[in-house]
Amino acid sequence: MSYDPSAFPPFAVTVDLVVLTVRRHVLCALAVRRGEPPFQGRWALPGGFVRADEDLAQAAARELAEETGLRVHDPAVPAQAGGAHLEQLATYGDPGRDPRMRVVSVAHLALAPDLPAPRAGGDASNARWAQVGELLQQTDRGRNGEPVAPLAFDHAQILADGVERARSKIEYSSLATAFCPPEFTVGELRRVYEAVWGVALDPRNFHRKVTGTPGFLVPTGGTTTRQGGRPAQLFRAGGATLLNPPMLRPEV
Amino acid sequence: MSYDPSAFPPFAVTVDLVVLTVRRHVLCALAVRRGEPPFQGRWALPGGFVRADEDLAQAAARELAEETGLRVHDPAVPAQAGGAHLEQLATYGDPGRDPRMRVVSVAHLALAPDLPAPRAGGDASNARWAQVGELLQQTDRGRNGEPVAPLAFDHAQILADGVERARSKIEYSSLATAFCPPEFTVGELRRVYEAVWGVALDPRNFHRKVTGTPGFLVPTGGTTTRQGGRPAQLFRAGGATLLNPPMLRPEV
DNA sequence: AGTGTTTATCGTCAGGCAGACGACTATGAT
DNA sequence: ATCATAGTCGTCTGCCTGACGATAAACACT
Repeated sequence: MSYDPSAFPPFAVTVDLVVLTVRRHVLCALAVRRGEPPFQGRWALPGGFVRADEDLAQAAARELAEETGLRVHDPAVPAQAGGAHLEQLATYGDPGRDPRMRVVSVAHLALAPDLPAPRAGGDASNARWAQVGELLQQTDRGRNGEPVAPLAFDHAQILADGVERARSKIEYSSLATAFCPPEFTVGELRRVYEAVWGVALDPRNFHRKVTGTPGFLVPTGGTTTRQGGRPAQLFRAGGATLLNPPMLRPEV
Repeated sequence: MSYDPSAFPPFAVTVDLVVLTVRRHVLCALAVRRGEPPFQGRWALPGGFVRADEDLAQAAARELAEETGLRVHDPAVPAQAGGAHLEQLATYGDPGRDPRMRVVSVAHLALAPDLPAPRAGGDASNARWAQVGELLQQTDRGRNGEPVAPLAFDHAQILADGVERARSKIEYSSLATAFCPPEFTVGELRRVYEAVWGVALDPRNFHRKVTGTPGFLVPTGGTTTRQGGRPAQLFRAGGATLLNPPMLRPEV
């Protein structure tokens, strides 16, 4: 209960980012290659120290901009063009999660449309969009023969938590539109759900659901044929943020 | 990106607890009186520093035991008698949220049955169960006349976030049973929902819903009449943790 | 003992929504 | 012209919810 400044152990506080996007119908996460030990040469989630005068959300937004050039979507401005969604995910503070010192990491979840090419401080070869399935597969083996995820530190756990958050949150919110460009078709939105959930959805029932939910989608009047086939209506994200009743995720 | 130990600003890391229970059909939270500045004499959420060798969840469980004597429910043991539910809520790290130094607080949410009497390190007069509605009412006035919640620091925000988490989570999980003693009736469980949501639920539809969801409730064979009226069956919490389809929270 | 009150539990019925799927439309490719 | 692709509109059936009637089993009175 005491705040005696001499009585608390000092911690380093970082923000780590789970940046998700959908590329070629597959859910992908931003990974950066570590340039120094520990885990040198291994892939990790982007992140960095929180500065002394900085809010946690500010630090996350700054790191996101540094790594991707993405601006964060202002929650007060719905359907803002090109912005990413950013929210706090969870905090990881195991002693020993970083072998050098006590680091508490406040993980954030960012959802972005496909547009941007990755850049890690100008060095693109050290950043990439990796398929989430690959990053979470436990293919490597540790020195004791135990399966080891290809991500450094506890970042596989953080990524898994972020993916699970995204999967559950698009059920009951309009968050899936954060994966889409400012204007998109119902089919494009459906393919976002299919990529994030890893299932196939019935196009007719999906269309009925999203167009029948007031405030979810706003037609822009335009059409596009960029997916081939019959031209589709273009929509913007509407003001509604909560989906009630929710979109049901199929079993298994 | 660098972890040079001389290059990061030191933070104090604390855990704060939103401990909720239902007393006399009202949602209550544990509050402790501050014994020192700042906010001396004001009510605050219980909490304390994370120790150097301690996990965040361990620190939260330790603080919970110190303040209430409650043991934490092991998630691997469903329907454990008398244990509290504990989960991480969110992390609050505004510079300036503590006027003396940079403190990052990892808030946790605990749900407990009514049984325990509060105790703050043995001094019961400095801890109490306060109605959530009172704690969140903005009754006081600051020196500029602006409304001020009766809780110190940003604890009103933390409490509001914790209550909202509890309200939404009992919709789609069996978490409401964490507010109940090991054996409880359908009516007692219904009064938990009514207290947390602040609404009245139809006893017949509620009964149909909870008894018709497989794995949610397990009859113990006993009955009780402690609520008056016709004797009610006693149940334990079943193994199911997810409620599908969810319990619907009435509008408004 | 009877009557009223309280709480628990079972049933019924109508409306809404989701899953399954048929049918039709509008484009580009061969 | 024909096919493949994708979008859009309808229909039907089954499940679940909300509203609410009815019955059951206790206690508190008189």
